[in-house]
Amino acid sequence: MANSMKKKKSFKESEETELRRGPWTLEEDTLLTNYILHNGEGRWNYVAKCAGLKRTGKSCRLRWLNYLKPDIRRGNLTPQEQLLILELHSKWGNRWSKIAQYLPGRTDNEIKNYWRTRVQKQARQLNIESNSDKFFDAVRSFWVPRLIEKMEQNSSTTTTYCFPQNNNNNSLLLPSQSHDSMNMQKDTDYSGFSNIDGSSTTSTFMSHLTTVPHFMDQNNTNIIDGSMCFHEGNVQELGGYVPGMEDYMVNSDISMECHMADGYSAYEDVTQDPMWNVDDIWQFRE
DNA sequence: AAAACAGGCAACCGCTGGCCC
DNA sequence: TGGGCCAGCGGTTGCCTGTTT
Repeated sequence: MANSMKKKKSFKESEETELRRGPWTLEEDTLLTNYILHNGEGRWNYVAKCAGLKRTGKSCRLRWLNYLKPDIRRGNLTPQEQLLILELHSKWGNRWSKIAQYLPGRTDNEIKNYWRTRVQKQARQLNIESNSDKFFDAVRSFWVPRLIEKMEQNSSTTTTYCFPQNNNNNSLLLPSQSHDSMNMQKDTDYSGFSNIDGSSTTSTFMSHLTTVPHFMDQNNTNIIDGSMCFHEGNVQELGGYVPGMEDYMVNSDISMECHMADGYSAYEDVTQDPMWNVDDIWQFRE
Protein backbone atom coordinates (compact mmCIF):
# COMPACT_ATOMS: atom_id res chain seq x y z
CA MET A 1 0.00 0.00 0.00
CA ALA A 2 2.68 2.39 1.05
CA ASN A 3 4.65 1.22 -1.92
CA SER A 4 1.85 1.78 -4.37
CA MET A 5 1.25 5.19 -2.89
CA LYS A 6 4.89 5.96 -3.29
CA LYS A 7 4.81 4.76 -6.87
CA LYS A 8 1.72 6.75 -7.58
CA LYS A 9 3.25 9.83 -6.05
CA SER A 10 6.50 9.51 -7.91
CA PHE A 11 4.57 8.99 -11.13
CA LYS A 12 2.55 12.06 -10.45
CA GLU A 13 5.64 14.05 -9.60
CA SER A 14 7.35 13.00 -12.80
CA GLU A 15 4.23 13.90 -14.69
CA GLU A 16 4.15 17.28 -13.03
CA THR A 17 7.78 17.98 -13.76
CA GLU A 18 6.98 17.62 -17.45
CA LEU A 19 4.33 20.30 -17.27
CA ARG A 20 5.26 23.50 -18.95
CA ARG A 21 4.83 26.84 -17.22
CA GLY A 22 5.39 30.44 -18.15
CA PRO A 23 4.68 32.23 -21.38
CA TRP A 24 2.86 30.36 -24.09
CA THR A 25 4.57 29.70 -27.41
CA LEU A 26 2.95 30.22 -30.78
CA GLU A 27 2.91 26.47 -31.28
CA GLU A 28 1.04 25.93 -28.02
CA ASP A 29 -1.44 28.64 -28.91
CA THR A 30 -2.05 27.00 -32.27
CA LEU A 31 -2.52 23.57 -30.75
CA LEU A 32 -5.01 24.83 -28.21
CA THR A 33 -6.90 27.00 -30.66
CA ASN A 34 -7.18 24.28 -33.27
CA TYR A 35 -8.30 21.74 -30.73
CA ILE A 36 -11.01 23.96 -29.27
CA LEU A 37 -12.25 25.13 -32.65
CA HIS A 38 -12.72 21.52 -33.69
CA ASN A 39 -13.85 19.95 -30.44
CA GLY A 40 -15.16 22.70 -28.21
CA GLU A 41 -13.98 23.60 -24.74
CA GLY A 42 -15.11 20.64 -22.65
CA ARG A 43 -13.12 19.62 -19.59
CA TRP A 44 -9.92 21.54 -19.44
CA ASN A 45 -7.64 18.78 -18.22
CA TYR A 46 -8.96 16.65 -21.03
CA VAL A 47 -8.50 19.49 -23.50
CA ALA A 48 -4.91 19.94 -22.39
CA LYS A 49 -4.17 16.27 -22.80
CA CYS A 50 -5.96 15.77 -26.12
CA ALA A 51 -4.53 18.91 -27.64
CA GLY A 52 -1.07 17.51 -26.92
CA LEU A 53 -0.16 20.28 -24.53
CA LYS A 54 2.08 19.85 -21.53
CA ARG A 55 0.03 22.34 -19.58
CA THR A 56 -2.49 22.07 -16.79
CA GLY A 57 -6.14 22.36 -17.68
CA LYS A 58 -6.22 25.48 -15.61
CA SER A 59 -3.47 27.07 -17.64
CA CYS A 60 -5.21 26.15 -20.89
CA ARG A 61 -8.49 27.59 -19.70
CA LEU A 62 -6.84 30.84 -18.72
CA ARG A 63 -4.96 31.13 -21.97
CA TRP A 64 -8.09 30.50 -23.99
CA LEU A 65 -10.37 32.80 -22.06
CA ASN A 66 -7.94 35.66 -21.68
CA TYR A 67 -6.09 35.58 -24.95
CA LEU A 68 -7.05 33.10 -27.63
CA LYS A 69 -10.82 33.24 -27.67
CA PRO A 70 -11.89 34.81 -31.00
CA ASP A 71 -14.19 37.44 -29.53
CA ILE A 72 -11.57 38.93 -27.24
CA ARG A 73 -11.23 42.68 -27.74
CA ARG A 74 -7.71 43.93 -27.51
CA GLY A 75 -6.27 47.39 -27.11
CA ASN A 76 -6.98 50.29 -24.82
CA LEU A 77 -10.23 50.51 -22.97
CA THR A 78 -12.52 53.13 -24.46
CA PRO A 79 -13.81 55.98 -22.30
CA GLN A 80 -17.18 54.25 -22.35
CA GLU A 81 -15.68 51.08 -21.04
CA GLN A 82 -13.74 52.95 -18.39
CA LEU A 83 -16.87 54.72 -17.31
CA LEU A 84 -18.74 51.47 -17.13
CA ILE A 85 -16.00 49.88 -15.06
CA LEU A 86 -16.04 52.79 -12.63
CA GLU A 87 -19.77 52.57 -12.32
CA LEU A 88 -19.95 48.82 -11.94
CA HIS A 89 -17.05 48.69 -9.52
CA SER A 90 -18.80 51.23 -7.36
CA LYS A 91 -21.75 48.87 -7.24
CA TRP A 92 -20.08 45.51 -6.95
CA GLY A 93 -16.54 46.08 -5.80
CA ASN A 94 -13.90 43.63 -6.98
CA ARG A 95 -16.34 41.31 -8.71
CA TRP A 96 -14.26 41.33 -11.85
CA SER A 97 -15.98 38.52 -13.66
CA LYS A 98 -19.36 40.08 -13.01
CA ILE A 99 -18.15 43.43 -14.27
CA ALA A 100 -16.63 41.76 -17.32
CA GLN A 101 -20.02 40.37 -18.26
CA TYR A 102 -21.10 43.88 -19.13
CA LEU A 103 -18.08 44.61 -21.29
CA PRO A 104 -18.29 42.27 -24.26
CA GLY A 105 -14.90 41.02 -25.35
CA ARG A 106 -13.12 42.20 -22.23
CA THR A 107 -11.86 39.71 -19.70
CA ASP A 108 -12.02 39.88 -15.95
CA ASN A 109 -8.25 39.75 -15.91
CA GLU A 110 -7.99 42.78 -18.15
CA ILE A 111 -10.44 44.76 -16.06
CA LYS A 112 -8.70 43.77 -12.88
CA ASN A 113 -5.37 44.85 -14.30
CA TYR A 114 -6.87 48.12 -15.44
CA TRP A 115 -8.23 48.79 -11.99
CA ARG A 116 -5.03 47.92 -10.23
CA THR A 117 -2.66 49.72 -12.55
CA ARG A 118 -4.66 52.82 -13.45
CA VAL A 119 -7.31 53.46 -10.88
CA GLN A 120 -5.46 52.37 -7.79
CA LYS A 121 -2.40 54.21 -8.96
CA GLN A 122 -4.34 57.44 -8.92
CA ALA A 123 -5.62 56.68 -5.47
CA ARG A 124 -2.10 56.02 -4.27
CA GLN A 125 -0.89 59.30 -5.72
CA LEU A 126 -3.62 61.10 -3.87
CA ASN A 127 -2.90 59.14 -0.75
CA ILE A 128 -6.51 58.08 -0.67
CA GLU A 129 -7.91 54.62 -0.12
CA SER A 130 -9.16 53.51 -3.53
CA ASN A 131 -12.42 52.28 -2.04
CA SER A 132 -13.03 55.31 0.12
CA ASP A 133 -15.86 57.81 -0.32
CA LYS A 134 -13.28 60.47 -0.82
CA PHE A 135 -11.83 58.70 -3.79
CA PHE A 136 -15.27 58.11 -5.27
CA ASP A 137 -15.95 61.82 -4.86
CA ALA A 138 -12.77 62.64 -6.68
CA VAL A 139 -13.64 60.26 -9.50
CA ARG A 140 -17.14 61.68 -9.73
CA SER A 141 -15.89 65.22 -9.89
CA PHE A 142 -13.06 64.79 -12.33
CA TRP A 143 -12.68 61.53 -14.06
CA VAL A 144 -16.28 60.86 -14.97
CA PRO A 145 -16.97 64.25 -16.58
CA ARG A 146 -13.77 64.00 -18.51
CA LEU A 147 -14.63 60.56 -19.74
CA ILE A 148 -17.98 61.86 -20.84
CA GLU A 149 -16.33 64.68 -22.68
CA LYS A 150 -14.05 62.20 -24.34
CA MET A 151 -17.06 60.20 -25.40
CA GLU A 152 -18.58 63.26 -26.98
CA GLN A 153 -15.47 63.79 -29.03
CA ASN A 154 -15.49 60.26 -30.38
CA SER A 155 -18.78 60.26 -32.16
CA SER A 156 -18.08 57.73 -34.86
CA THR A 157 -18.94 54.46 -33.19
CA THR A 158 -22.31 53.14 -32.21
CA THR A 159 -21.63 50.41 -29.69
CA THR A 160 -24.35 50.18 -27.11
CA TYR A 161 -23.28 49.87 -23.52
CA CYS A 162 -25.79 48.90 -20.97
CA PHE A 163 -25.85 49.61 -17.30
CA PRO A 164 -27.48 47.18 -14.98
CA GLN A 165 -30.23 48.44 -12.76
CA ASN A 166 -29.19 50.44 -9.80
CA ASN A 167 -30.00 48.58 -6.67
CA ASN A 168 -28.15 50.62 -4.16
CA ASN A 169 -27.12 54.15 -3.53
CA ASN A 170 -23.48 53.49 -3.91
CA SER A 171 -23.23 54.42 -7.53
CA LEU A 172 -20.15 56.27 -8.56
CA LEU A 173 -22.25 58.23 -10.94
CA LEU A 174 -24.55 59.33 -8.22
CA PRO A 175 -23.96 62.13 -5.83
CA SER A 176 -22.62 60.70 -2.64
CA GLN A 177 -24.57 60.90 0.56
CA SER A 178 -22.56 63.89 1.51
CA HIS A 179 -23.81 65.71 -1.55
CA ASP A 180 -27.47 65.02 -1.06
CA SER A 181 -27.94 68.52 0.16
CA MET A 182 -27.12 69.74 -3.30
CA ASN A 183 -30.59 68.69 -4.32
CA MET A 184 -29.43 67.59 -7.70
CA GLN A 185 -32.77 66.35 -8.83
CA LYS A 186 -34.79 69.46 -8.67
CA ASP A 187 -34.25 70.49 -12.28
CA THR A 188 -34.20 67.13 -13.87
CA ASP A 189 -36.43 64.17 -14.26
CA TYR A 190 -34.69 61.01 -13.22
CA SER A 191 -37.80 58.95 -13.16
CA GLY A 192 -36.44 56.42 -15.58
CA PHE A 193 -34.43 54.79 -12.86
CA SER A 194 -35.71 52.56 -10.21
CA ASN A 195 -34.28 50.19 -7.73
CA ILE A 196 -35.19 46.64 -7.05
CA ASP A 197 -36.87 47.75 -3.89
CA GLY A 198 -38.99 50.18 -5.85
CA SER A 199 -37.25 53.29 -4.72
CA SER A 200 -35.60 55.51 -7.22
CA THR A 201 -32.00 56.44 -7.55
CA THR A 202 -30.26 59.01 -9.63
CA SER A 203 -27.19 58.91 -11.75
CA THR A 204 -25.61 62.30 -11.90
CA PHE A 205 -23.96 61.84 -15.23
CA MET A 206 -25.28 58.82 -16.95
CA SER A 207 -28.90 59.67 -16.53
CA HIS A 208 -28.49 62.56 -18.87
CA LEU A 209 -27.05 60.50 -21.61
CA THR A 210 -30.25 58.61 -22.13
CA THR A 211 -32.93 57.14 -20.03
CA VAL A 212 -33.86 53.96 -21.75
CA PRO A 213 -35.66 51.84 -19.21
CA HIS A 214 -34.11 48.55 -20.23
CA PHE A 215 -30.80 46.90 -20.74
CA MET A 216 -29.44 43.95 -22.58
CA ASP A 217 -28.56 40.72 -20.91
CA GLN A 218 -25.06 39.32 -20.85
CA ASN A 219 -25.32 38.02 -24.37
CA ASN A 220 -26.77 41.24 -25.67
CA THR A 221 -29.74 39.28 -26.88
CA ASN A 222 -32.54 40.08 -24.48
CA ILE A 223 -33.79 43.35 -23.22
CA ILE A 224 -34.30 43.58 -19.52
CA ASP A 225 -36.32 46.23 -17.78
CA GLY A 226 -35.14 48.85 -15.39
CA SER A 227 -31.81 50.11 -16.54
CA MET A 228 -30.10 52.74 -18.56
CA CYS A 229 -28.18 52.55 -21.77
CA PHE A 230 -26.14 54.86 -23.85
CA HIS A 231 -24.52 54.64 -27.21
CA GLU A 232 -20.80 54.85 -27.42
CA GLY A 233 -19.61 57.99 -29.08
CA ASN A 234 -23.09 59.19 -29.75
CA VAL A 235 -23.65 61.20 -26.69
CA GLN A 236 -24.77 64.30 -28.49
CA GLU A 237 -27.87 62.64 -29.81
CA LEU A 238 -28.58 61.28 -26.41
CA GLY A 239 -28.00 64.45 -24.53
CA GLY A 240 -24.28 64.89 -24.67
CA TYR A 241 -24.70 68.16 -22.92
CA VAL A 242 -24.97 67.29 -19.31
CA PRO A 243 -27.40 69.62 -17.60
CA GLY A 244 -27.00 69.61 -13.89
CA MET A 245 -23.41 68.66 -14.28
CA GLU A 246 -22.31 72.24 -13.91
CA ASP A 247 -24.51 72.52 -10.87
CA TYR A 248 -22.78 69.62 -9.38
CA MET A 249 -19.38 70.93 -10.19
CA VAL A 250 -20.10 74.41 -8.99
CA ASN A 251 -21.84 73.35 -5.85
CA SER A 252 -19.40 70.68 -4.95
CA ASP A 253 -16.86 71.90 -2.48
CA ILE A 254 -14.59 69.27 -3.89
CA SER A 255 -14.71 70.53 -7.42
CA MET A 256 -14.63 74.20 -6.63
CA GLU A 257 -10.98 74.81 -6.30
CA CYS A 258 -9.99 72.33 -8.92
CA HIS A 259 -12.43 73.55 -11.46
CA MET A 260 -11.15 77.07 -11.10
CA ALA A 261 -7.51 76.30 -10.76
CA ASP A 262 -5.31 77.99 -13.33
CA GLY A 263 -3.49 75.62 -15.54
CA TYR A 264 -5.67 72.74 -14.58
CA SER A 265 -5.53 70.38 -17.47
CA ALA A 266 -9.03 69.14 -16.94
CA TYR A 267 -9.72 68.28 -20.52
CA GLU A 268 -6.73 66.34 -21.53
CA ASP A 269 -7.16 62.82 -22.69
CA VAL A 270 -8.60 61.16 -19.65
CA THR A 271 -8.12 57.74 -21.12
CA GLN A 272 -4.46 58.19 -20.45
CA ASP A 273 -2.70 58.66 -17.18
CA PRO A 274 -2.66 60.71 -15.18
CA MET A 275 -6.32 60.65 -14.47
CA TRP A 276 -6.02 64.20 -13.31
CA ASN A 277 -3.43 66.66 -12.36
CA VAL A 278 -2.43 65.60 -8.91
CA ASP A 279 -1.01 68.96 -7.95
CA ASP A 280 -4.25 70.69 -8.78
CA ILE A 281 -6.36 68.55 -6.55
CA TRP A 282 -4.06 68.56 -3.60
CA GLN A 283 -7.01 69.07 -1.33
CA PHE A 284 -7.92 65.43 -1.73
CA ARG A 285 -4.74 64.42 -0.03
CA GLU A 286 -5.01 63.20 3.47
C1' DA B 1 24.70 53.91 -25.03
C1' DA B 2 23.67 51.62 -21.05
C1' DA B 3 21.87 51.04 -16.53
C1' DA B 4 18.06 51.86 -13.49
C1' DC B 5 13.46 52.36 -12.91
C1' DA B 6 8.42 52.07 -13.51
C1' DG B 7 4.27 50.49 -15.62
C1' DG B 8 1.49 47.13 -17.84
C1' DC B 9 -0.02 42.74 -18.40
C1' DA B 10 0.11 37.62 -18.86
C1' DA B 11 0.25 33.87 -16.07
C1' DC B 12 0.26 31.54 -11.73
C1' DC B 13 -1.53 30.55 -7.02
C1' DG B 14 -4.77 29.52 -3.58
C1' DC B 15 -9.36 29.34 -2.22
C1' DT B 16 -14.26 28.16 -2.84
C1' DG B 17 -18.21 25.86 -4.34
C1' DG B 18 -20.45 22.43 -7.21
C1' DC B 19 -20.73 17.88 -8.89
C1' DC B 20 -20.08 13.04 -8.83
C1' DC B 21 -19.04 8.63 -6.88
C1' DT C 1 -21.70 11.89 3.87
C1' DG C 2 -17.12 12.60 2.88
C1' DG C 3 -13.49 12.72 -0.44
C1' DG C 4 -11.76 13.72 -5.03
C1' DC C 5 -11.95 16.34 -9.09
C1' DC C 6 -12.91 20.33 -11.60
C1' DA C 7 -14.13 25.11 -12.98
C1' DG C 8 -14.22 29.66 -11.72
C1' DC C 9 -12.80 33.55 -9.18
C1' DG C 10 -9.87 37.17 -7.03
C1' DG C 11 -5.22 38.14 -5.47
C1' DT C 12 -0.43 38.12 -6.50
C1' DT C 13 3.83 37.61 -8.96
C1' DG C 14 7.24 38.17 -12.31
C1' DC C 15 8.61 39.26 -16.86
C1' DC C 16 8.77 42.37 -20.70
C1' DT C 17 8.96 46.82 -22.53
C1' DG C 18 9.20 51.66 -22.60
C1' DT C 19 11.04 55.69 -20.27
C1' DT C 20 14.24 58.22 -17.65
C1' DT C 21 18.72 59.34 -15.97
